[in-house]
Amino acid sequence: MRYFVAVAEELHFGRAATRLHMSQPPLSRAIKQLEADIGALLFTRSPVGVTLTPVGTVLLDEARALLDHADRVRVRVSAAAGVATLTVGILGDGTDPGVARLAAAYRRDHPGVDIRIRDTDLTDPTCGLRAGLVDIALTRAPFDETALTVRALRTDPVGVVLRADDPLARRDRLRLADLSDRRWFQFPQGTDPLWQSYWNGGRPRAGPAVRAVQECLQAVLWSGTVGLAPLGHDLPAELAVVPLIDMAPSRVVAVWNEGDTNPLIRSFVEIAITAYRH
Amino acid sequence: MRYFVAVAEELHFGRAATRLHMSQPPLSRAIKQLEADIGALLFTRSPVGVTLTPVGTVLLDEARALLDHADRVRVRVSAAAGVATLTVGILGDGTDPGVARLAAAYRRDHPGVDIRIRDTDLTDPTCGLRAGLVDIALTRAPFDETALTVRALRTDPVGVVLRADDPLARRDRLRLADLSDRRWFQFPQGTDPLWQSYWNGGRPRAGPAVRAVQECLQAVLWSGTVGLAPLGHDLPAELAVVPLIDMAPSRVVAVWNEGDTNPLIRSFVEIAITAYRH
DNA sequence: TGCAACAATACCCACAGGGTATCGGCGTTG
DNA sequence: CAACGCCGATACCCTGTGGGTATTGTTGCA
Repeated sequence: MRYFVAVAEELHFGRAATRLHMSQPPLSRAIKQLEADIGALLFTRSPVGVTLTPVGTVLLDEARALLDHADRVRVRVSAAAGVATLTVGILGDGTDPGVARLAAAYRRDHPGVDIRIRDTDLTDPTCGLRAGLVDIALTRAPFDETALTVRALRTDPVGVVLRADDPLARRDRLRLADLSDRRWFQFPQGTDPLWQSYWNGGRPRAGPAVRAVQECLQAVLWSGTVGLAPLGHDLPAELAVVPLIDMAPSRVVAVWNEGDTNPLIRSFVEIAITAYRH
Repeated sequence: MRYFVAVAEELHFGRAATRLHMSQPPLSRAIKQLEADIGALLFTRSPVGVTLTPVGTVLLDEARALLDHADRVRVRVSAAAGVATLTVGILGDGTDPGVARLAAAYRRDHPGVDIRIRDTDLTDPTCGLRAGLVDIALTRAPFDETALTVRALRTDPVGVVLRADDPLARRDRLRLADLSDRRWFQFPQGTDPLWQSYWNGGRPRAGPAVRAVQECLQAVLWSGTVGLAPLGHDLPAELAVVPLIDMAPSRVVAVWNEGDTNPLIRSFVEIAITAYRH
C-alpha cells in the first residue's frame, strides 16, 4: 500500500523508489504483484509518463484512508502503552531536509516522545489538522483559520513556474498581468478557497486539477499551464521559475487546533521558531 | 494484527494457531515481536490461561476495526476491477466445516464471484449486516429484524453448558427452573436485547460479559457461570452439555438487508437452503 | 512427587523481498 | 536518420523474515 501510494503520488517509479529509500526494480515488481493480486492494472506505463487507471484512482483514495487508519491505531496503542506521540504534518513531498533536522532536534530534546512526520498532498493546507490526522502542521498560509492557532515562521517570495522553453521564462521578473492569458492549474473542488485563490493568483482560468507537487510540475510540463511556487526549491531542468513582483510572499506557518492543550505542541513550536530564524 | 486478534479471541496460543492454520511456536514469536514493537505486553501468560492486558484490550478493538477496514478496501477495489464479491458473515469461530463446504459449492457454481467468509463475535447476531460489513449472514435467531429479511434454515435443540464436575451435569435433561440459582454470563451492553435475553434464558442474574465462544467456555470453566448452547457441537472434556426441555430450539437463519437487490444473495440463499435440508 | 498442559526456546529451511546489472522501447537530437 | 538517453521491465543473486519440528521450562494438580 505504501509503495503504491508513493508511485501514485510521484507518477514515476524511480522517484517513488528513492522516496521509499529503495531501488526501482523491487518497487516495479511489488506493484506488478499488487496488480496481479487485484486482477487489474493500476497504472498505464508509457515512456512519456505513468498515469493512474480508474482502478488505481479508486485504490489511491482507499489506500490513503487505510494507511491513515493504521497510523492512528499506532498512535492510540502507543498512548495506551504510555508512549507520547506527536504527529507533525508537512505539505507536499517531504524531501525538505529542514523538517528532518527539526525532528531530529526535537527527538534529542525529548527522548521519550515518538515524533512522526506525515506528508500531505496540496489539497489541504492544514494537513488534516481538523480531522485529527496530525497534532501540528508546518505549512503555508493562507487558509481558513477558524478554530486554529497560527504562528508565523518565515516568508518566501513567490515565482511562476513555466516550461523552460516558454518565451516568458527568459524574463528575470514578471507581473501577474503578464500571465493573464494563461491557463492555471486548479486544486480539486472542496479545497480551501483562500488557498486555492492564492496559488492561482486570483485567476479562475481553470486548467487541470492537481493534488501533489509532482502533478503540478507535470501539469506545467505537459499541458502548458502555469502555476505559482515559492522560490528557492530545485526544479527539473525542463522547468523554470521567474519571480513575481506583485504577489504577496508566501508565509510559512505552524498551525495547531485552538483548544489543544498538548504541551508537546508548545515545545515543538518553540524549537521550530528558533530553527526557522536562522 | 490477524494473529493478535486470533490469540485475543481464543485466549489460547495453541487454539489460535490451529485457527490460523499454523503451528504454535511461530505464533508465540510473532506476538512477542509485536509486543516488542509496541513496547508493552499485550497478554499476561500464566499456565492457568492467557488474558489481555489493558494495552491488549485497546489494541483488540483497534485491530478489529483496522482489519475490517482493510477487508472493505479489498471489496471496493475488487468491485472497481470488475470482480463481484459476496461477503458471508458467520457467528463464532468459523470451525464449522459446513460453511466451508457451502462456500466451496457456491464457488463451483459461480466461478467469477469472490466469496469471503467473515467470522464475527457473539455480540452481534447480524454479523455487521447493517453496518455493511457483510452481504448476508448465516446466524441464529432471535434478533431485531427491522429492515432485514430472514429465511429459516434449520432448528437445533438447546442445552446448558456446565462444568463436567457440576452435580447437574450428570442429569440427562434439565429445565430452566433447575438453574434458577445460577449466575449466567451476559453479553456486553449494547447487544441486541432479544438475543441477549434468549441466550440467558430470560434470567438477569448477571455473570461476566463475554464476546466470543471461547470466552463463554472459559466463563463456565473458571467462574462457574452457566450458559446455553445449541446441541451437537464438541466441547472440551472439562465441560458438559445437558439438554433443556423447556427452551425454544435455536433457529439457524440466513439474513440480509431488506432492500439489497444483489442477485448473488438470492443464489447463495438457494444453495444454503438445499445444503441445510440434508 | 510425578504428570499433564502450555507457552517459550532452539534450531532448521524456504522463499519473499531486498539488491545490482542489463535489456527494450520510445522519444529526442545533432 | 542514427545515436543517445530516459525509464520501466527482466534476470539473477543473496539475505533475513517467517514458516516448520523437537524440546525445554514452569506451574498447577493428582
